[in-house]
Amino acid sequence: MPTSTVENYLKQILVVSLETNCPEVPMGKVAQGLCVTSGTATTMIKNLAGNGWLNYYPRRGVRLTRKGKKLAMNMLRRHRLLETFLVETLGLDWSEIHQEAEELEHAISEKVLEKLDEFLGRPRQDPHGHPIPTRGGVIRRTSTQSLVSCKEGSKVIIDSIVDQESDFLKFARTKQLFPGQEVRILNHEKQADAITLQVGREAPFSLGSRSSEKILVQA
Amino acid sequence: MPTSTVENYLKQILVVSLETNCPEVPMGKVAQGLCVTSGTATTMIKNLAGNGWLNYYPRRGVRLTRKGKKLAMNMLRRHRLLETFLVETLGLDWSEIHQEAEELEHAISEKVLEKLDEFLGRPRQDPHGHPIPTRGGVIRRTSTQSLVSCKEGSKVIIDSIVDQESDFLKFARTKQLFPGQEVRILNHEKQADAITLQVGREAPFSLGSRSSEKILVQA
DNA sequence: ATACTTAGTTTGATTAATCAAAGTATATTG
DNA sequence: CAATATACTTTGATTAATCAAACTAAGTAT
Repeated sequence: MPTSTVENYLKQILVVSLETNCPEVPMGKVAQGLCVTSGTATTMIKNLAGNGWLNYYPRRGVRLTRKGKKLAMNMLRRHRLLETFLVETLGLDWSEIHQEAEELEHAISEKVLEKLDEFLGRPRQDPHGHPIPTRGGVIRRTSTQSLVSCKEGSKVIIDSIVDQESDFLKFARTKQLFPGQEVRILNHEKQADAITLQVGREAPFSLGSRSSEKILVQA
Repeated sequence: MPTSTVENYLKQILVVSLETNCPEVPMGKVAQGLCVTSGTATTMIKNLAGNGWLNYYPRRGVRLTRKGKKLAMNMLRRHRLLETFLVETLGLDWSEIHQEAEELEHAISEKVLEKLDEFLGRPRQDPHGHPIPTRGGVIRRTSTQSLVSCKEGSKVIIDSIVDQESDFLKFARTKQLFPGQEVRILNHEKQADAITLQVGREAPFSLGSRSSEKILVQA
């Protein structure tokens, strides 16, 4: 049985590789994402490589093996199903569910997970709009276009919010930025590093590129 | 923050002290209940005593402090609420919920627990018939009378089943022995170490004292 | 190219939890 | 009461995960 530390490392690597659309993940991203020192990450990664969870290319990065990817996908499934349960069933706010799911995902058994999936009606995506991997480890390809790349005057639908930070999510909610919402881009001046948008008939407001990168959209 | 090992030790001590109706618990029960060697238990207990969770009386046993009892009660609350959730909401069989709850109880936060309690309608007892401690750590006094002490010809109501072993619980269910059931004692020969009983209009059957001790009842 | 910066690796130490095996009280029993 | 058995404690070792700090390789800039 992999420990929950192993599960965390593998999930982190998978998430980064999905986000960057590149299977090879640099050590820095691993250490940073898990809030450990780089030395700790190196030691642990060598260990994981020794157990066949991933391939390690010193000073270049890591890449999950098939076995590692399978486990990581399963962790992502757990995480996202739990987040869905916390919001849909127990009524928690989407800004506080990440940490909760982070703990529960290691404790829930496969059996309970399947019952939960059934109970929730086999949802396709979590409250942030992220796709939930199937039991077989298949995941819907997520949008690669963010608000940053939208042209002035266009109308898009929010696909997902790529940030788990409570503060950002609270802000997003007050501005009604959540999956499914239609957004109109009023202004996009590249040089100003700002994009002005409007949701429904609410007052327009602006986002810097740091923030708009986190809002994935579809035309 | 106490580790989940600390939580387990304290909960185990509380459960034994409730079962035996005696606040002092011998080391043997601790080691046995947690499936560790006696040496491990001694080391750990000294540690817990050093942190004020309990008082340790070498070669006599341990007794929870107020602080230790508070945490232990909270763990029991978590465990029993989770067991209730697993049976009532997700439809798992009561014979398989103990191990599941054993893992989840360490991962669930206070906030999620309260939401869960609310969602379940603030249940008073779990599927085994055990009382669920309140948020304040108050627990209903449980029956002290088991089937062993019942007179021939009497009729009793099952209060709870004091065993978490999957096999015994499966057996109990096939015989319809669960909380709330009315049972008639047809025969009770002390010397024979057996008690014959009937549930409803089902065929009568016998239990040895080992088993009947596990069935707590009320007149 | 030489110096500097950044990313990554090594080394040595620490903490929590555990076991096996040896040792020591206490209780039981002939 | 002495011998034995039972319950408990001590000791020495192990494993997983971590850090700080020293070190090294690779890339960047003057």
